[in-house]
Amino acid sequence: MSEIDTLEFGEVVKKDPGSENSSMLRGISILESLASLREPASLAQLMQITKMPKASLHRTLAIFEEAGLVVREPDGKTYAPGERLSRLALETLCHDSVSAIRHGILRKLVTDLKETCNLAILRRGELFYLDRVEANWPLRLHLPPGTVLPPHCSASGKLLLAYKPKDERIKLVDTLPLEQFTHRTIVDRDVLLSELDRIAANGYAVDNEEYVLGVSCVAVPVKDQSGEVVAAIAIHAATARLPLNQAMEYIPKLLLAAEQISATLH
Amino acid sequence: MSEIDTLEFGEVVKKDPGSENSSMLRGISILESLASLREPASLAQLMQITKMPKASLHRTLAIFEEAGLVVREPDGKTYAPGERLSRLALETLCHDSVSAIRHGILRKLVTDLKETCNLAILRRGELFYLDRVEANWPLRLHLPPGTVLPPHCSASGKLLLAYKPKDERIKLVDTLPLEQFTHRTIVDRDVLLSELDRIAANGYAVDNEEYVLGVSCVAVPVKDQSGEVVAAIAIHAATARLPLNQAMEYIPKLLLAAEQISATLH
DNA sequence: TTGAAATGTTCAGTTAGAATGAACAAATTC
DNA sequence: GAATTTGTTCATTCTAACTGAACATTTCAA
Repeated sequence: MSEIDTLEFGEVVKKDPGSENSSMLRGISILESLASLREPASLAQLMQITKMPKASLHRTLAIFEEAGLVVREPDGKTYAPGERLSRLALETLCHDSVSAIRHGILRKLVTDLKETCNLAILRRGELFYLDRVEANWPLRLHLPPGTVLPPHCSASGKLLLAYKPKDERIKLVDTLPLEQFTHRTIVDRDVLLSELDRIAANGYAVDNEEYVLGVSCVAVPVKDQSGEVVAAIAIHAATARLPLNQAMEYIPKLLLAAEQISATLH
Repeated sequence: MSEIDTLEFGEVVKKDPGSENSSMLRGISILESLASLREPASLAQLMQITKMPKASLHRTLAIFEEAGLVVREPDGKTYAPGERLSRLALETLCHDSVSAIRHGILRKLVTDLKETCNLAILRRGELFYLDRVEANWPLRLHLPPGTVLPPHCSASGKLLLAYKPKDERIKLVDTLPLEQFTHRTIVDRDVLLSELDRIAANGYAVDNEEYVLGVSCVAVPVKDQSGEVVAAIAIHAATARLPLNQAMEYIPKLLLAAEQISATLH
């Protein structure tokens, strides 16, 4: 069957490993530098922070100034965020209704369970953290929203894989490097596949110190209105404080929160 | 003389009449469109708003998504502002030169009223303090800019909730833990909702020792150019020094300051 | 189920606009 | 007033953005 051959060699391409290059992103990073400094910045300062050549910076700032995104201070030399940027800022913060509600649901869950919870999706074969609410324990795993993790070593990742149609699931798994993080990480393709079968049957997934020793995790599916699994809610904690079997008692509450989040997905 | 002649005919130069062309500005305008909508936007919607060709939009959004500036909803189709944009937004609003004007307005208010005043917005369903000017009383509540508080126990928080559209307001309230801080804290969902109705009708909100015993607070709305409530100004003081009924006499002055801050958003 | 319409994704040839070294100008310091 | 630092302009090169059009996918009605 030629299709299979073709698939086998279907390049994973992955053309841009770390391509942080793009005029737009450079522009944004200038704005970020400007904002992160709390006071107006000179060209020279910006050169240091952004590592961009003087001329490029100068031109870009001129465009931004023309557009009202940045203003020059009366001294004519230092730049600060302009009115247009601050309006964008305000609107961004004020119009977060959907994410606010989801965040609230997570927050409520965390208030109830006293452990960190998060919401993640599968994006291009990686686990992507959409949102996260931390519990007030001193020992924390630092995984802010936007973080990506390999799916094979996290409860959410395995869960989301498990709910893919079988053929797609197998293809996905076969593209995963299955890197070993702890002695418990599943690094064998077939072991992982049968774990996924089990997860799909149970309706929840567990990470038993497979990514970080001492941290375990339980995840449940979030479905959209058509019933398809599109995201995962997970709770995680130091195993010493919250043993896995105890964490699993929280599953009903996790499912309830998942239900509520489903309702936010139109 | 010849120089003058030359100048006289020196073309009005103005090389770029309406040149809003620059990849960077286009990129920014996509972000602006995203932020101005209050719900995640589809490609088609963004095409309408930005008038950009589909392919360009698509590519740009892909770059932004990769960079964390925008995220796709779990549906995989609609886009929303991402974590990185939200951070840029916060830092922009906290930048000295952006906050300078409104800080001045607050300062004048404090000089006039002799009580601490602050400016806050709702972010992710939590009350976020943007700015604050302290009055010179020894007894102070320590709430520096950047602090977040639960909205249900503060005048500003309740006010901002009250001005949300009713359905969203209800959903938000339902995610709030409604933690009890004093015996006056509103911990009942329905009581809170009717309080919010009352606030929306009155145009101001009151915190009658609901967060800290002995401290009360009055808040009024700050509107943006489109008339939408985006922030709140509040005054607060020890009840012993400034009884609530007396604090409420300051409302006209608070409203005046709110008006002035609104004007800076136009 | 099928076909039509709408929406999302990819491709590739073209070109506009970005990058930047280097010269120039202005300000600041000594 | 020379030296140094900082800001501005220019001209060349070439990259990365643009976009029409093909392709893929989803949605919906019949």
